Amino acid sequence: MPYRLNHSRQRNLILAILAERDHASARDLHGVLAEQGHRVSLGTVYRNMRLFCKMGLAEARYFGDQVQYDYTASKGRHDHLICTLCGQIVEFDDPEIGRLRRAVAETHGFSLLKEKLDLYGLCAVCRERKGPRPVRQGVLRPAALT
Amino acid sequence: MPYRLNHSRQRNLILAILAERDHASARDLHGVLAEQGHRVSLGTVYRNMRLFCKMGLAEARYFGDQVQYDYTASKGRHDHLICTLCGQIVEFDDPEIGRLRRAVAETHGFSLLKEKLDLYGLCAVCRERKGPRPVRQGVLRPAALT
DNA sequence: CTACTTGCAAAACGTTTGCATGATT
DNA sequence: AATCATGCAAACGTTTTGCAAGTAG
Repeated sequence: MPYRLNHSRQRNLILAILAERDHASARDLHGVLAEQGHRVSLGTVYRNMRLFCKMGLAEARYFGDQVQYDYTASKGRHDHLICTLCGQIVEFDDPEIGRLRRAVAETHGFSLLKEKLDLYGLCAVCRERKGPRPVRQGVLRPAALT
Repeated sequence: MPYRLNHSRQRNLILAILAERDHASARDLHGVLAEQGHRVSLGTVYRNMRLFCKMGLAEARYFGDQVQYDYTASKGRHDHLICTLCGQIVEFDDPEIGRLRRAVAETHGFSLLKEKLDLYGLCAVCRERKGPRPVRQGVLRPAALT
């Protein structure tokens, strides 16, 4: 069942925003589109993101309790450092950690398919202020970290 | 606001199962309770799990796309190796990985609050069989890994 | 007696889906 | 013309919540 992926106004818009923002939930995308005056239904956002993931353009990840799509088209594998206050996400890749992970998997007889390392904490800015300076809220439900 | 945590039939039952099973979703817990002939409402399970998490007895984690509670009362911090076919979960702790993680966080000016490393793959048994031998299904939605 | 718990059913939330319509090739 | 994409609203599964009744301390 060969599948032909067409172009479409909404599809291009979504990709453009994704490329800029790097990480975004379906709601985020839908919101940005709305702000820009583009009407794209939420369902379409979800459908397209699922397609993009299937094609390797993006990856779905659970940050806290909501799915965020990570635009991977131009990036290699990497992990995340997430500020629990402002929601900032920093990507990093430590080859040494990667090696150790593979070793652990092997030790336990697993063949690795996917790895996910998320570090949660306070970024320098938020810690400095000692108070919340939420840039983007709702990243984590209370239950997720408490 | 000091909070007094009481004993209750349902609360003890949930804890007992959790201690045995180590990892379980709210639904799992509710199901096991039902099998044992104990009527505990799903809402109560959720409410209690939230409390347990808040008290450090358990931890909520997203395995694939569903929340599983990890009973941590008697365990130190650890990571997970998850078989995407049978759902088996192996816990491990590699101090070296832990050290490197802390180093990465520091490099980026983050103060670490919580770390989460999940490795997904095929366990030895499932790989051997080269076919699914699902012990517990529905662990991952197609979208989660594809 | 007061504070904490429960069951129940309703509501909220994020995500998926069916279907008729519209766009792309 | 055939296939693919969209909007909309309904459907779904999971988690939360309001409330009245019950239980522990």
